Amino acid sequence: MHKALIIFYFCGHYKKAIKKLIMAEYNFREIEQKWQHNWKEKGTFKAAVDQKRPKFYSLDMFPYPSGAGLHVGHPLGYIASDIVSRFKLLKGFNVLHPMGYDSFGLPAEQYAIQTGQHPALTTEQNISRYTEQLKNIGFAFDWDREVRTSDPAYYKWTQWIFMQLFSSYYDLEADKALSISSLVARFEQEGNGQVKAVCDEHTPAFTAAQWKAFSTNEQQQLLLHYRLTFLAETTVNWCGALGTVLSNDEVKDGFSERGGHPVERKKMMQWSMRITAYADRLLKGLDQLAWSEPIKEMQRNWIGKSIGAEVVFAVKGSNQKIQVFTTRVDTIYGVTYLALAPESDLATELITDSERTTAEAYIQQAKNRSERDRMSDVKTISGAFTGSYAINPFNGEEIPVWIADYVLAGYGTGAVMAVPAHDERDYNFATHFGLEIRQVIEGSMENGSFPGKGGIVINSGNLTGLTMKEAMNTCIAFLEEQGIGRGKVQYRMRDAIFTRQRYWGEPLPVYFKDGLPYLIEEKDLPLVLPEVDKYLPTEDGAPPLGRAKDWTYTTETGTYPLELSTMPGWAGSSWYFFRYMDPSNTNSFADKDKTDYWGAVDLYIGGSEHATGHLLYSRFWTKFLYDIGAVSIDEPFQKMINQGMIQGRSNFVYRIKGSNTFVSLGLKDNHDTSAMHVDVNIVHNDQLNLEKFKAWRPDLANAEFILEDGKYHCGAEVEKMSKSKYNVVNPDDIIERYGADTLRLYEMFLGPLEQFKPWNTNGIDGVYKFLRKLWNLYHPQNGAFVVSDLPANKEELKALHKAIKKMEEDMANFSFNTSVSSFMICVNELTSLGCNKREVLEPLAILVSPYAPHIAEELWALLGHSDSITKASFPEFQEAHLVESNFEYPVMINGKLRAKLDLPLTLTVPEIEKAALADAQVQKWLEGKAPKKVIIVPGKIVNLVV
RNA sequence: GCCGGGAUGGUGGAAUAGGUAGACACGCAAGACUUAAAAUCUUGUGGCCAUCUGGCCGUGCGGGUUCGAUUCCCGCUCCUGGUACCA
Repeated sequence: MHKALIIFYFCGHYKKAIKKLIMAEYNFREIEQKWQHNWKEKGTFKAAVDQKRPKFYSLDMFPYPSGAGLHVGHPLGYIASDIVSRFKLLKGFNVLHPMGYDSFGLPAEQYAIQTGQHPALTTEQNISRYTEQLKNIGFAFDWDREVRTSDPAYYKWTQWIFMQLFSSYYDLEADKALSISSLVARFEQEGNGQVKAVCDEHTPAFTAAQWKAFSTNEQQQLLLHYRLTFLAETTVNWCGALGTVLSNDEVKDGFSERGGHPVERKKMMQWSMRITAYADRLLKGLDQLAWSEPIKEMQRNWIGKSIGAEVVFAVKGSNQKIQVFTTRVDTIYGVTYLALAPESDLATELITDSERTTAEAYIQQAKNRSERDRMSDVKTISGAFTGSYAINPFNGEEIPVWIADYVLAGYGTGAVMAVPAHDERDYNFATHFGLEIRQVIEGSMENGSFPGKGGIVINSGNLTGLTMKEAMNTCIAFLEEQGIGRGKVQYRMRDAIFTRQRYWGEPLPVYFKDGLPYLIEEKDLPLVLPEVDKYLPTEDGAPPLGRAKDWTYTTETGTYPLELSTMPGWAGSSWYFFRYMDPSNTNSFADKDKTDYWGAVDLYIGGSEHATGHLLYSRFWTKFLYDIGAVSIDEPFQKMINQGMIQGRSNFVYRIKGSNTFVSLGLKDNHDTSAMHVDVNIVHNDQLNLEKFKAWRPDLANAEFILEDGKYHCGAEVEKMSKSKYNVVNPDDIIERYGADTLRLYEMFLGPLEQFKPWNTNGIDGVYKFLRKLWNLYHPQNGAFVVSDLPANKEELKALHKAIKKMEEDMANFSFNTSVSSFMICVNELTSLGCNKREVLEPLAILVSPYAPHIAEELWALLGHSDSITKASFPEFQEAHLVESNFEYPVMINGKLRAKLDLPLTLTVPEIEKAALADAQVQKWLEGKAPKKVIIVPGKIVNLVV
């Protein structure tokens, strides 16, 4: 080509020559721009309700628009969902495939604190960058449906949902959320004695008369015990450096997930969401979801349901009672001590004078140890005796009460009945302090404690001889009869804290009157985030909204202060999938007709790191919206795929210490070198581009090299993608060099979607070559487009239909990488067959269009179609083209492949056997002996045993 | 500790209702074209042995079931994700 170019250049015809070359070659730049423009102009991916077609809702977890821009890992999931969406379009589905931004969040606010720039501004800039990057990849998104959680038109409805939660309580009889007004009506009728509702632990009982006699303030105070979102004093994770409260899943090992600042436990007045009311439904709902088992398991563990019993122990010589939760009430006769959490008030109260010095010192020591220390130091056993004794209600025995830091204040009742014989921790504790170990389940104690869940109860009064289940039922019946306990279900999951002391979030639609919270009126939504002079807490420690002027709300009775905290990051993302269905509605969060039509998300793709946060909160809000009749589904995401993270692959160069000379990887051990990260963008196939390296930094301009075979080989390591490791790869660079279609194909070709894998561009040339081969199939003669209308022959149709079959199977399994190979095989075969028949090339273009949409559209247009290829139908697979008449049987003798035999598939087993035994190779191996055993699987294998 | 997922050539990976291990691609090597390089094309490429026909070994390690095991079972090792004293 280049030679031709040079000749034309000298002839003065170079302009014409260049034009001809461009026409002839696969020019991805021109093609991709053309079609991206065309899709936008024609609104190709605009979705609308259409009752005549089946719907398919394909959703990606929307990104937080960070300042670093989109890196090569982001599009992985988007490409996969885009392929599925385009495939479903070809299959005749009405596809909803939207994209938007989770645009409230900490980084923009931290940046605002540092620079004084309004977070809205930086967020806007970041979104523009993301949008541009995404558009360059050619996704089939309906951009008209874009949502942004920080847009007042959007968060108006986040606030609205909050108001519905505030106005609801969870009724256990109806097993759903009901309105607070219906609860008030019941209180007026009969008090709360008969009301079975999810409420705070210490909710007092009252009669209808008492209720009516309460002041408004008292009534409001009581209702907070029932509301699904409520204000209460809670122990929270307080991060001083960030100046805010964090949820459990935002804290990692005692440090904030974002920023890595230390986090402490602190009691504060906070808004919470009563997600525990939905614990059981969240658990049960998992069964019907097509999610990966590990993710479901993570949610189950997070919810942490334990079925057991609550037992009340009296304290000897005192009115105090100790309440414990146990899952093994059947082992009650094996209890030899009780253990209390050091934080519990009861522990302090039960200390007797004789033990005061040691016990109080222990409590102090336990409190001083950070949560982190206590967690990491599992091996050390510590505790202190209170001096008090409790009475076992089953046998009246006196048992010592201890304080132990293995008991957590935050779970159950903060008190444990210890059964050393059948619980490992209790066993270790009892052994350490010389406490009694009493076996009550049949079995051997040789290896220490054992749970003995299948064994028979022994040494246990009237429980002796029963199974675990029988004993438990007997115990619970006794406890309930005596009024000293009951069967109880305990959850590990806590209510979710719903406030952050930050600026860049949704304001809560709440004002305070006499210190009690009230909702603002619906007509005043959205409550727009006010302007502030600084994004920092006020002088007296109030959240940034405390700086706003006139942050008040006026009603008929007066003007009141508004809530200063804002909602957490997960608020806006807990319902965005509904907003996409009707993004510009101003009368409701989404029209019911539309949410009914689009229903649940049919395919949700995103990272597994959201397993216990976003995915749980979204399910919770969806169930709530279902309860109040706002939507008709109670599970938002039917099918979910978790794509693996793309890790960075760093490259290294080796500098001889104290010099500016760099040694190639294979020779570095001959010198005293130190490794240095080098920008992966100036390395190709692990070979360093020396010129670019010299230009990379001023101090490297004079760098010298010791090469291997004239090349500099770099070292490599897999690490997280990060700026400081110079291993961040932007999709932009790849698109610039190879085009979006190559990027899309390559990200899929890299390996299974769900697998974690390092990014490398080592194989990218292969898929780029594939696209050029594909293009050349349609341009066989000197780059001119030529397609024949002659009928395709058998081989050509076989090559095509193999690919059709494979793609359909792969689509069902989300195995995108193997589809790319099957396209390669198909194109390779058609190339060697010299096929340019329309009958084959038309379906082929459709086949690859979900993966490489730009080139496919261009070929489709060249084939003479005026409509987008997305309006075409997926080619129908015909088995007939794959039917073979012969099969090459592998003949194995004693399990080893010894010969191959090409035989008609119509042969029967005896015929195959006859043919196999007649074969010269086979006879050589049989050495004249008759086989002992003959195994023949028609169409598969022949195996002879000698 | 507990609960998941995984380990296949120089590299990414393919093949599991048990049936020819290494598809497809990268890399590498040789050749063609070129003054040359790049690009392109052709051929070869798991390891060891052999002059060839070919043989032996081989899917993390050790056993087992089977005519036949990457696939199933038992026991380990290592990597990785989640979770963490949950009573």
